[in-house]
Amino acid sequence: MTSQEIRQSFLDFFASKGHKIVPSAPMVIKDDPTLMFTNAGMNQFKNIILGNDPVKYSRVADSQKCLRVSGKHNDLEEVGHDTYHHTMFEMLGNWSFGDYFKKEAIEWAWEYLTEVLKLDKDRLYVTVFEGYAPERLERDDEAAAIWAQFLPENRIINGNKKDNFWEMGDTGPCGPCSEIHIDIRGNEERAKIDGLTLVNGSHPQVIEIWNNVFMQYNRKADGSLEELPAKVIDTGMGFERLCMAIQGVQSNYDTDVFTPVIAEIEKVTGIKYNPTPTLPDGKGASALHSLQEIEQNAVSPSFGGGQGEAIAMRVIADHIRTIAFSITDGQLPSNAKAGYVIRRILRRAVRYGYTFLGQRHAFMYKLIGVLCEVMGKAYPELVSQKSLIEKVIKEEEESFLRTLETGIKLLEKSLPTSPLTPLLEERGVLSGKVAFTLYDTFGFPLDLTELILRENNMTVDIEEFNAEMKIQKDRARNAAAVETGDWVTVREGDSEFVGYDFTEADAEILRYRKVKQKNQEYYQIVLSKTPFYAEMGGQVGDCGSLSLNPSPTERDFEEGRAIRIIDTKKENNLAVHIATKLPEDVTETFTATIDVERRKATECNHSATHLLHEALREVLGTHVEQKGSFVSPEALRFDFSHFQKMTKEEIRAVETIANRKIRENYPLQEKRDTPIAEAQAMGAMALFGEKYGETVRVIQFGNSVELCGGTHVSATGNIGLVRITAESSIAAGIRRIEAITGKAVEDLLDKQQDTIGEAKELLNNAPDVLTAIRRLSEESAELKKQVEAFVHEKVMTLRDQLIAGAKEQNGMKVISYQGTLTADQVKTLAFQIRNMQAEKLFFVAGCVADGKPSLTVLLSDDLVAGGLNAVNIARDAAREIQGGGGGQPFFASAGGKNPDGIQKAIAKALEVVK
RNA sequence: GGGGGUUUAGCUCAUCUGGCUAGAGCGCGACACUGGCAGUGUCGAGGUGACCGGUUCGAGUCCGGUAAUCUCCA
Repeated sequence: MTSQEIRQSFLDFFASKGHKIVPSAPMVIKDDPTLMFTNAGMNQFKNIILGNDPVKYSRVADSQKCLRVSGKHNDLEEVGHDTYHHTMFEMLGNWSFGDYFKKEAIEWAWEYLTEVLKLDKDRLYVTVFEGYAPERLERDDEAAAIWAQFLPENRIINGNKKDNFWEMGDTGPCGPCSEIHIDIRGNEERAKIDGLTLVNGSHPQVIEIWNNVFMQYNRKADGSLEELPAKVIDTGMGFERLCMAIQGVQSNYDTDVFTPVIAEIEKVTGIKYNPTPTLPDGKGASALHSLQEIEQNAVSPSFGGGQGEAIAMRVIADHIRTIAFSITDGQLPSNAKAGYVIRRILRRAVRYGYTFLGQRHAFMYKLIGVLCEVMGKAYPELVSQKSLIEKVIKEEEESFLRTLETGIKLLEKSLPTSPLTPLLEERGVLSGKVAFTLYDTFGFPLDLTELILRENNMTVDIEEFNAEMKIQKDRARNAAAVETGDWVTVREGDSEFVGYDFTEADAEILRYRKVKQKNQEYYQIVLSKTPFYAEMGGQVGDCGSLSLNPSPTERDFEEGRAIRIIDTKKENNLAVHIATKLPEDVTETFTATIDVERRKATECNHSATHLLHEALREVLGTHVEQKGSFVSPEALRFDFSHFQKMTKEEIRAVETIANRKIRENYPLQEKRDTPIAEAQAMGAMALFGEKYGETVRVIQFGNSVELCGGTHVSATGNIGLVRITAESSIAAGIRRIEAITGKAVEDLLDKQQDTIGEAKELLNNAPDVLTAIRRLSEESAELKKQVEAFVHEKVMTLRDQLIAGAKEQNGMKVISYQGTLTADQVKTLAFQIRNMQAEKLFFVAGCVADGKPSLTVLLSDDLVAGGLNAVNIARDAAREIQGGGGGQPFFASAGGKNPDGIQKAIAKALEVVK
């Protein structure tokens, strides 16, 4: 069976058991603070499991794209070193929400594996939860009994809490689980070692393929468990591993999911993929873990057939999928959060290519073509965004290669190979602090530092490095610590959003909880009915108040009859109102009112975003697709795919079109609960990387049709005017425009008008302001030059006069000057004199500029050699002007507060030569 | 969200603890040598030292703030 057929057979099987087949959710998660990426098939059903969303279908199955690269599930460092871990993988899963439970789940799993896929029953093992005494949890005998119908007792293995008790997080639904493992070793090896002893033993050919989770408890913040009212079945089967088992190969990378990609890597690098090289000491490749071990064991240092190459190729084949799919899901590599995780994955791949495949130039982008051939059919978005993906990856690769280059330079500078270092052992060890700085500040990976050091017969102080890393981690952890209390339920019920139609509503508090973050403390409140729009789709959340009176006074706020809502956020699809305190009596009925001005300004910006989007496509072409947006009351930001800087003319054209549409005053046509197919037939632009329900909300202004959950003006005329204020690049192939609307444009125009008006006035109402300014600026430059020349000439004349008038005293040429030159001019004068008179020169000058006295002393080098010191002379003399100073032995200056003492000061300085 | 770094000529970067009016290489311009190109030499132009404020006799250098950007941690 091909991988394509296997995927389909799973979906067909569960469809035949009454399951609704749903599409994969995007990998990048946007409204859950606890999770950046989809890391399990259940993520998209989290809200149903938590009870925030109603159950639409009680039986569901799908194939879900998942990413495991951060947080609790982090397989990143394993990927490539073995044959079965991945950063991105597909998870086949079936669910029951309060419908069937353990019996059907287990029976169907067995039926699918043994009857549909016809896997060898003798090769299957299952695990069940053994119980956990401290929490008084008993062994899952129920599951074991059902399994016993199919397998002999000795192949039903007890598993501990770590392996067989599944929890979503510190709190929330959880329960025992039961895993199915398969032994795909050859018969000969199976005869030698019983597969039973290898289960859960990290053997590459005795692996878990399917986990069945039986969610039956809810864990509360105090750690206690309570029984869930509606029990849930949540299963996940690793698609790539399943393909390996069925296609009879020994590695995920030998399945048709990966072979074409690996073949392309061979072509690009000119190196053959050899998954099982023979090591000099006969050790298996899988025994090696760190880059260091691999490097040391490399069969040939010149890329001749070491297992490092095979690992590198697997790393690259795996990571390229992750990066490409993240980009189609709208997550570009960046320097923070989810984008940073993607960047790190890309860099890991580049690093392996650099070290083991000798790739010194960008090469990964060349693999996108073949990836499109392999997966483009199941995921068409990959093909439609091909050139963007390539461009982004190439740019990232090149930027990282530059980082590596500077890192290598820096490292070479800090090598303690200097013969001056007294101890030999100190010369051989690079301080962990230096290695950490390279890593932390310049992004230079530790293993590359080690590699380069090894070439110089040196090592790194790893303990010191780790200590520095720990400090860094602790700091971040403390800063990010959030304490979340349990929800306090005031009354049962569902929350209803009425903000599309109303700006205020009568509301009761359903539940609330306290959240502590650093020194801040605030409350999250869920209301029965709310006009507050919760931050989503780039539109900021509403502010407002919750009050007993419809129009609360300041006293109401002070005395707890009203509270301010400072923000509204969406958490797990639930609108959460944020307030710094709770109302006095939480059981009352309140009037929930939003800040209408703020909302209206936001709506102008949001609707304008749609008009700009349409105008951009008209002006630049239909390759323009939304890549992100941010809408606040003050301004809007819109990111879109486009490959070059927009010209002034293009920006103006976009504004012109958008403003025309504003004047044409298209009314808002809003269609809620439109089936997605119908919306697409209307020409609505759906975005990849967005999760849409089966019915969507369509927002239409004239020809602009978008799927959108945000709030909008009732007709485009309300926007008033839109003006683009900035255009910039945010990543390869992605540009950003920023714009303002309505009153903000008016304010801007007023300001500009005033500025021009004032400028005109200053120019005596010159008819052509620009010409006047240009001429003025030219004149000013010319005058500046002239003044400089003039001053210079004056200084020269002064120089000549002073030299001519120099007095011979004690064998020195003594020159003194008193005047009104500025500090800079005196300095020039002094150095000019020195240029003419380099010997036996004693120069002292006292000036008063801007009412401040200053003193300058300059001595020729021979006098300095003879024991005179300008600093001392200047300091002594400066007492007369109540000041102090300093400089160097041959040139010193001083300043003070008493201009009247300047003459005395000069005299004082001259005493030295007497 | 929290740390660290960077920002100096068109580009890449120097300028040790504040002090001889900011330098180099590449690039650019002119001229010279050469039959042409390549090349070599000489001379030259080019800088609000990111921005704002402070300390100081004196700040690119020290302190505070802002911005952009890189990087690590979460």
